[in-house]
Amino acid sequence: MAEPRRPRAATELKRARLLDATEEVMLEEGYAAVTSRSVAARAGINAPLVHYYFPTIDDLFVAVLRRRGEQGVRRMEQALASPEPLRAWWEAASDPRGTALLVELMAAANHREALRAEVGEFARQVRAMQMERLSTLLEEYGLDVREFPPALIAAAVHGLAFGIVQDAAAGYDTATDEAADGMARLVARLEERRRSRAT
Amino acid sequence: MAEPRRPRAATELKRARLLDATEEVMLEEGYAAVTSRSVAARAGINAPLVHYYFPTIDDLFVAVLRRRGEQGVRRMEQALASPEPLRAWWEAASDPRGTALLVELMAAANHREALRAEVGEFARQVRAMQMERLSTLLEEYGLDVREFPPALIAAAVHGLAFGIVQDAAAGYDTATDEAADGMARLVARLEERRRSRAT
DNA sequence: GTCTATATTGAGATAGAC
DNA sequence: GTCTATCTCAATATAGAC
Repeated sequence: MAEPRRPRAATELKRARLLDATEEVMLEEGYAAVTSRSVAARAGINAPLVHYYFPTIDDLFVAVLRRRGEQGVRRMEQALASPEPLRAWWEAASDPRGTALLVELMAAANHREALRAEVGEFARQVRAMQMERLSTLLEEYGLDVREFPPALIAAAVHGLAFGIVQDAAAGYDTATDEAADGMARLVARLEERRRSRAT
Repeated sequence: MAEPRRPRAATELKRARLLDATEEVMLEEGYAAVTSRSVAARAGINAPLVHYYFPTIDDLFVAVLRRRGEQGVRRMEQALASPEPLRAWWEAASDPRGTALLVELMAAANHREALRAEVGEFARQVRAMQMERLSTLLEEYGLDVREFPPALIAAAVHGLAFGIVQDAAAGYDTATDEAADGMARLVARLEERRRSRAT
């Protein structure tokens, strides 16, 4: 009785290598440089074989996005559940590689429907987790919910981290060190306050 | 005595039309879709003529960036000098079209040296203006400079506006309305406080 | 300044042998 | 699953007539 074919180990490995290669091309040359040829060369396989694993280039982008997105969700879950949630959140949001990929995926998603939908799913999921957590957390940090609604705080943390990391990576030198220092101290003060408020 | 050739009126007009067309293509299809053909078609001229005005596609990008960047600098200058500087700044930073173009230019600039340098110039210039203004403004708003360094405030306003506008434009629905409302109220409270503090 | 024609390069994708 | 060979299309850019 013939069993349904299972992909061989080598197959999954090659798929992963293709995703890695795609991320590298995106980071080094931008999403527009992702072609079956460029990705294949970097993964050490033949160009037409890319289409065997990912029929279209869009499929490849979506696969990259899913893998990253799921990582991001897991990481944010852990951060929000950690002993110092705000600090962990800030660190997770400040990941340079994730931010650089986000720039590319964001730009690409603005003009590719399949990607746009997928980015939206992850963005909503992460934001919902953050706001849910903030609903009890804000008080612990001694912040007034009416003055600082969860949606505002979440957007601020995200936007601040994104801007600082992107400017730093590009070398725009817009006082990113000062801003990062200022945020680190603000986070430290808030964590301190929460600690001293806990029974 | 032969005078140095001056471009005819029609020439400058066509240049401007090409820049407009380029912005449109970037907004609708992304920076990667900017080609001599796509831009020429939208501007109603022949493709090879694009190369007469802008020898390379990079030159075209740089010209678009300069025009937008100079607009942005002027607008920020006016905002910071207005009667309600923080509100005007927030409104300028929340411009949807400017933000959408910034996404494209940022992504493109990460992999094109000529663009990267140019974006950096404008980013530094704007950030310096903001920080200079904040050095006296923060006190007027009743904010402690040590708690909220100018670089942090500037990065926060920028990042917040960018994130909210981008998510809203893409339709990611990450509670952007709530965040925007929260920020509007925060700005209103601060402007109110500044007014009541003024002699 | 504006056009037609074209050189050159590389893209996505598929056919079909192995 | 993996390869070679190839189709088709479109890109940047230039040459050269007008």
